[in-house]
Amino acid sequence: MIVHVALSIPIAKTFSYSTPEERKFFVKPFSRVAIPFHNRILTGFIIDIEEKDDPGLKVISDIIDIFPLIDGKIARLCKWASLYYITPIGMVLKYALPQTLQVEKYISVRSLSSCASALEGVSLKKAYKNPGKDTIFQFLQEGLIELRDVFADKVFEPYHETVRTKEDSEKRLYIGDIESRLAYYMTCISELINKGRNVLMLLPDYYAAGKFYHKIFAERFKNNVIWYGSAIKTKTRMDAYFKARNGTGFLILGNKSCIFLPIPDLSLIIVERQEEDEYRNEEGFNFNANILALRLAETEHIPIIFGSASPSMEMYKHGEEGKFIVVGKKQQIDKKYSVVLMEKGLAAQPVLPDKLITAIGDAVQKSKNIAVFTPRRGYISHIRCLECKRTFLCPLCEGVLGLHKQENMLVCSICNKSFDYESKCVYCGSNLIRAANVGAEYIEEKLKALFTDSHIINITGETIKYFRKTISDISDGRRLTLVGTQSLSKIYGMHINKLIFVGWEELVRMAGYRSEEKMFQIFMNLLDILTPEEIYFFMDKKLAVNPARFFDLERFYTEELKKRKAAEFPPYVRFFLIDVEKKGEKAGLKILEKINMILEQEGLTEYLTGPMKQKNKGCYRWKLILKGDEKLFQNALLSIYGLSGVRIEADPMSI
DNA sequence: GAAATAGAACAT
DNA sequence: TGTTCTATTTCA
Repeated sequence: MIVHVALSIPIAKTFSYSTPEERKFFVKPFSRVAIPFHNRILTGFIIDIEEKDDPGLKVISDIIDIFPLIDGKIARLCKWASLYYITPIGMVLKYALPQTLQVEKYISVRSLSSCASALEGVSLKKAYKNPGKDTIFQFLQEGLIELRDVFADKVFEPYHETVRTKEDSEKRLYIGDIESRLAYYMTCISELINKGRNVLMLLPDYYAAGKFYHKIFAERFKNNVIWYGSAIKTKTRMDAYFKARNGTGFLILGNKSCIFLPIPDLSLIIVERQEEDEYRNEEGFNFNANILALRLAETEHIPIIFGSASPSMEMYKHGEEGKFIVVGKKQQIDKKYSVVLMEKGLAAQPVLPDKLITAIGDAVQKSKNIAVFTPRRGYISHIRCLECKRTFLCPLCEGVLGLHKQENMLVCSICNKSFDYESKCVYCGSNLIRAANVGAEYIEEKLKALFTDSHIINITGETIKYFRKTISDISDGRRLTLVGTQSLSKIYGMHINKLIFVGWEELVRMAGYRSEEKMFQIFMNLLDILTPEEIYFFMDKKLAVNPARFFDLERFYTEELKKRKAAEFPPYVRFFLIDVEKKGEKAGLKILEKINMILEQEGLTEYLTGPMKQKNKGCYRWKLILKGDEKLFQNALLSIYGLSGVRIEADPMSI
């Protein structure tokens, strides 16, 4: 028997091996096998099986799974993701199983016949050691033992697929504020949980949104709520995995990888704030969990709800085109706000304007909660000399150097190497140097110096996990001043009196073609979660925008979509970034030549922009962009994928 | 992705 | 002609 095996290596082809006759019973599509590969043993997935024999082939080392852990619905999703994201199927499948999965540790043996009685209650892992895997496989095949999953205390067996009909499924886009969203989710979830059906809900993170929802749902549904994802211990994660696999009436919460869970009778998928970039996976293979959620819902006829105060352009477009039923109330902000124009923004001159200090001082005095939004999280991310007019660059890779406050060191933004900082120009020695691009840490420090008896707290992606602890520590009734990035909009359940935007308009420069969309989402989510009474915008005169444009959701989306359509940008077209990195220029040009040849053969050169040449880390780097449908590029990109020093990114964040 | 192998650049 | 670093090939 020949098996064709997909490996998690960047090659889009399978490798063939022969299988020993006695293991034939356990050869199933999508089971994992250990195979000899280039002097080592690798784990791969069986993709195809052939009855014939070929004595020239190497023999597999082991069959790892008793039955495949990838069921039909996940297999279909993985195959699709492999093509949509131009990633070899083996890499996708590897990601679809928990990285820490050791099934045999959590499975126990039950004896069904006297000749296997010695094995009663033994863990599968132990049984594999003694009497050995061969014997266990044989016992299983002959029905002398059965396996039980220790978490759910049920028979461990392949899942039965629930076939759903088209009529069951409905795709909904809920646009509305957090309160109404939560109420809507709650109604939909309880209806199903009470009937013993399972619900999957995707959340943008664990520490803020995750904990908020987990707490609320756990109060209502008790032990039937489980978190599956990162930030928890292996054993808890495995417990969640097996419960999801066997559960009835469960609400499973997770971030990205939960989309690959083998949940039986999955009756609803909810994605909270699907526009968040945290749904994008960047390790192993690149995907966006809400794209996969939508695909799963469509092909398996599972109802899905995308809920948000500010959906992505793509989801909104689906709503407009009738692909979704749009529910909820579209936000129309009816709030007063003040705009303060600054001669120079904080990006150019790191001086907090007087009016900002007054605005904060006033609120502090009246004992109000304040939040200050700023787009960067760090202290200083850019320093330049006023005499020789040069920016501090990394001597090794020419990346921009930023200043880290605690260690007083210059740190390269690209290679992360650090250097001593001596408060003078690294090139001409002048003392006339100026910080630019200051971030939340810098503003926090300045405010702390000004308002010594106020609680000033930094809220960024890194610090948010400690925030809950901090707020409960405060018992003297003093109010809070929060300084942070867009993570501020993750503090669900927090009420702020005064919300101040400092440098919000700089996103125009920072977020590429999505800048306006990002500005809208940050603005809308901050208002949604923090519910401020007063809003201030401190903007650089040269970059200033009129905030009124962002107050009417429908108008904003309609205009933005029109622009995107005219410019042929996502969501009307997809981008594929081809990133070539080589030590030598010659080697790089050779690769570019090859890429060009492949594209020419497929007649795709008209979709190509670039190459744009860059030099960093002492390497040469070229960026090429293909603009079009993935189906056009699949063949070409999969062969380009295999070239050395080439990385392909579907739907890159910034162009 | 990583080991094996081929190639280039430099020193002896 | 050996040594070392870099690029390329190949894996069943």
